[in-house]
Amino acid sequence: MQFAQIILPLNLKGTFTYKVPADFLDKIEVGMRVLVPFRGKKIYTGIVAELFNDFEETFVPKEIINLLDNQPIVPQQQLEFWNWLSSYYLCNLGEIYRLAFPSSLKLESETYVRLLSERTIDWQNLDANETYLLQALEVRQMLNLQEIEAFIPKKEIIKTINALIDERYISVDEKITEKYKAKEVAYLRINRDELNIKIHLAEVISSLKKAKKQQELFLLLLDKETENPDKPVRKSDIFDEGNFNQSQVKLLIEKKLIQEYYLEKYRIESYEGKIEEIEELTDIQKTAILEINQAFEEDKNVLLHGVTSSGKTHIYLEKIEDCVIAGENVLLLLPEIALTKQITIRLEKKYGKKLGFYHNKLTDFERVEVWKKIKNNELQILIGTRNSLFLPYENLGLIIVDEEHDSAYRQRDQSFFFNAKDSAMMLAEFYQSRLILGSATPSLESYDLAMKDKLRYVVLNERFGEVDLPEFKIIDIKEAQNQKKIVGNFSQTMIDEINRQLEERKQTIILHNRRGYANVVECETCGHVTYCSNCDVVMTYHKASNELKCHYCGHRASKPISCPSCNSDNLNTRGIGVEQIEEEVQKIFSDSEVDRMDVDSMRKKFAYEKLYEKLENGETDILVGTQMISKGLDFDNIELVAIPKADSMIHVQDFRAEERAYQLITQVAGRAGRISGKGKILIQTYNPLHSVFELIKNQNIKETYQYFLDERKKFLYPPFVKLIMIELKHRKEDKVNRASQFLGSIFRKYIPEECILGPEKSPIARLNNLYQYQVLLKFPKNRNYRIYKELLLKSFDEFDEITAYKSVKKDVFVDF
DNA sequence: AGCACGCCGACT
DNA sequence: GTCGGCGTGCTC
Repeated sequence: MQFAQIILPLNLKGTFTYKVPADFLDKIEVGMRVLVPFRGKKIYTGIVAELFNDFEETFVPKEIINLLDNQPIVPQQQLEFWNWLSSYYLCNLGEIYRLAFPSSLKLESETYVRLLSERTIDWQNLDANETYLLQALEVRQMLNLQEIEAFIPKKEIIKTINALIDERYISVDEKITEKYKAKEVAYLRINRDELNIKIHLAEVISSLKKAKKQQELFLLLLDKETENPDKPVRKSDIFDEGNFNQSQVKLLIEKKLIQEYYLEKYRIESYEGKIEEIEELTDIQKTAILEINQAFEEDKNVLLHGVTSSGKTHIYLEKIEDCVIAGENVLLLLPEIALTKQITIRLEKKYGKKLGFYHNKLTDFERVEVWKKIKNNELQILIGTRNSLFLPYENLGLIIVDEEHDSAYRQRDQSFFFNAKDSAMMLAEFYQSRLILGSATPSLESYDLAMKDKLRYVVLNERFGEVDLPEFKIIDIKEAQNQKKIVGNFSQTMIDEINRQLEERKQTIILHNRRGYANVVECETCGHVTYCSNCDVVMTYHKASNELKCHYCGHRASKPISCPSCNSDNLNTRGIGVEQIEEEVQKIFSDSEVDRMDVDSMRKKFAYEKLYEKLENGETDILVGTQMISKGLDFDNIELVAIPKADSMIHVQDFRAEERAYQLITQVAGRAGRISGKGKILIQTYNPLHSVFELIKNQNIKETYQYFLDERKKFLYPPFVKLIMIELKHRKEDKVNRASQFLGSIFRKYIPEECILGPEKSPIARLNNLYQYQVLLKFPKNRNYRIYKELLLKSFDEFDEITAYKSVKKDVFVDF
């Protein structure tokens, strides 16, 4: 095994070939980390992807500098998973590696400068920056670029360093620094090396008779050690008891009677409370379990379609327990970690320290710790967001994807686009483990797979405790307007119903899925509206903070007092946001406590916790909110959900809009009447006959999904075609425009016309100062897909040959 | 991706 | 005249 293919943490195609030095020949394995030089002096941590002997020397490979692991850190299954992701989502392995690893595990060399002693410095001929740098180096012989940035402007650093190198005053080098430091905790113990307790004990104690506190402390330590010889005594625990202080400890250490030592501690506090058993299942749940077991026996994965509050969690807990008993580990994926309290609490109570969390709110060091625990097989269950797909599991037996329809699984954050739900299905395959997708409102794609028995369809169609499902009522706003039975955005019917709830001391949820106070601030005189300076998007008015915000790039501006264009103060707002609904509700139900839950109101620290408590204590009468309120709010006292402007949800230019509206409404509806079964949902609309509202009202799952599937089939959307979107971005509009035209023409050379839509401007033509164009491809879902994908790759290669378009950023969204 | 090399506009 | 802009090319 003379050579190795190495994955580098760079967004570059393919892997790189390095020579394995003789010392590592018998140690190196696929999946280990290595240090390799890349491009001059720079050093990266790479992953061994492949080892082989024969190599046609078309170039001279460099040597691996060092081996960082004694055993593979990336399991074989993960490497297979990476390869699959790379070929399926058309992204580079390097991008995946970057996303998968906490950055502390990917050491990179750092450039630093060092003072050369061979020349005496001629201070007269130096400019100010050069003088600063040399002076600094006389104090601290080595400085890295960041440290230099503190006293030399960024732009001048390179110039200064180059000048000093030319003068042979300094040299530049690369150095690897260990970033991860395990947190260490201090412990105390009797110094048994120095004294033989049995012989000297009396002597020691009497020697301390003038220092009562020290004597006491020594005896306490002795007690603790005798009582529980294997339990280390934490220094902080001694202090916590309040009797002792640092100086007594110090003196005892000086007398060599006790010792202080350090142990590595995991930064993440884990549950230390009592461990509880889970409750008994209902008959319906038991049947579902049997069905799941049957499916698993047949090597089938499961779609668990459980109506809201049917107790999907119970099923999860049961299957998790089965898996743990079998000695295998479990991954529970959640769309977001923050809003899912109850399931985590229950698991914590049952599994205590065997449970781990992994999500984007952890610090990098915390991530490394979870990583290590998984690697050492110290965790039986991991609860995490999409990134936890990449942890180095060894014996994964079960993956559960909760709320599998949730769009958080298909988000595009910093890295490439991938669908965590679909990826989880592949990961399960590589690990030969089981998979359960769970939702009250499964995605159409999953439902379709279930109907074809590619996933076993298991239904829980009854609420826990045989509680009735909520009742839906559609209110025609036009009719209410005609009869003048309307106040603002609220029909009299809705107001009456909310009042009834208030009288009965029940809580009400009002859903309005649009942030801010008003969509647009418009000048009535000249029609001027304020656009974001970075994006082609109108700015939303937020009354609470009295400013305009761009919901895409986060740009903020103060609200204009008069029109910036014609100076008229005849400004008006259009498009109702959740803040305005809250204001209205406040006015109509002036005696009640109204709260709002949206991204903006939840930004403050503990805002969520505070609101949660208010709701739990029944202080909040009416909760107004965006889609956020559909998640994790399980309170017994909520009976009414009101949706005053439901139309806004279906009038979105997106083929998933109706599906999402259905899911959102059904999910919010699930908050109502969880215990009493008297849940009621009021939906106000101008289109009471719209199919989506009809379907929601009828609550016929089969009919609903059939309708959606028919629509998708009619307009050629997933799951009937493979959808791939290519987005091109550049600072200059004409450049992206030309690039996208060119890409379109290449596609048309190889791919049938009917599969190609565009190129055209993206719905948001400019985002963060980048102009965006997109091409949409609809490929058949049969065996031909492979051929089409080949043609797509060929087209990309041809496109990439044009160097002028290299600066155009190309993003590929497969199954977006 | 990042980093160096190389050719054109706004400044001492 | 230079400095620094970013277009282009390359990395085992």
